[in-house]
Amino acid sequence: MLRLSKQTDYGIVLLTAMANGDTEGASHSARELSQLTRLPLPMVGKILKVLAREGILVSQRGMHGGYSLARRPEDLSLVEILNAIEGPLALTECSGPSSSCEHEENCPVQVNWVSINRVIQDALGEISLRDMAQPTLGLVQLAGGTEGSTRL
Amino acid sequence: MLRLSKQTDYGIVLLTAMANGDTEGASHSARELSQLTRLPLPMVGKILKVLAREGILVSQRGMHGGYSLARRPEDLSLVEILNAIEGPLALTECSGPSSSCEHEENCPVQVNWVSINRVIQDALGEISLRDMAQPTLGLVQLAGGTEGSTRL
DNA sequence: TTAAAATAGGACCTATCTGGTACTATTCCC
DNA sequence: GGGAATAGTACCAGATAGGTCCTATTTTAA
Repeated sequence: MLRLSKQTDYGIVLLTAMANGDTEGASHSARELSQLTRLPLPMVGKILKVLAREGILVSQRGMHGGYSLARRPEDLSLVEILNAIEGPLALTECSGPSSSCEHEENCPVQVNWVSINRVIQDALGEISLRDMAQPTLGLVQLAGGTEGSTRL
Repeated sequence: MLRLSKQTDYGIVLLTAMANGDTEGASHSARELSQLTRLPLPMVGKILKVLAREGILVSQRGMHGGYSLARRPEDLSLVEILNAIEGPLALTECSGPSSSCEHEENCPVQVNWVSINRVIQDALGEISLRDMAQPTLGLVQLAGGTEGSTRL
């Protein structure tokens, strides 16, 4: 149904929560974020681990440990989060980085899918975590600032 | 992985094949299209049935029957095909037409997802089957013709 | 009237993916 | 050393999707 995985969905909610009311790089434990977002703790832990492994978050173990954003929210785009959690965006098998479709040589639409894929990727690349953390505002700003990169 | 279903993928390939070298509304049997696209016949049949039920194709039973496009390729957009085969585009549970997420009231990102969803929908709405049938060319044309609708 | 060719509409199975949970090891601070 | 936190991995159950097949029904042609 062309839907993001719930992990990605949750991940963005979690990152948004971290970005909001955040004194630059503050540390948040999984437990704290679970309570804040009302998402189940085990899932929160699982997702944060992935984000840390992929370099979106920095983890600190031990007592008073937790996770903090590796970069500022305005420097982190949706497409990077998406890539981290569910891998590269590929609308069709042939439009991603490593394609392996047998029909590819004589497929008339493959070239177009690559283009469409890139457009969506660029669009999501223009949206920062900061934008997502500010309801509506961020996206309205973006409307004026985007020049061509989200167009075909 | 944010991927179209294979049925949608195949469906677009099939429709593209019908649009290509087509004398306005010619009829194509499932068998013929299967041979043309080298996609397995049972799948081709299944997909064509759906497209007919959804009004994308017109079906004609009996000997010399088959399927033909209900509209001209330039009047059929990717988003319509997508809607027909895999239902309404909804990146997250809360961004589609009927949302049912319990956290919705106090979710800061819901509003933004609706916007993002609409942008992608509009972008895919700008691409016609005719565009898809012409490798590269159609999309290049589109680049100049789109004014704002694919932007946030 | 009959046979062939085609769609209509299901049922069905299987494999894969996904959401979600649990357990153990490791690290760090007190 | 003990508590609190992450790291990593294994595991399970349910949902989804890909794919096949079978039985009507319709239409045309011999």
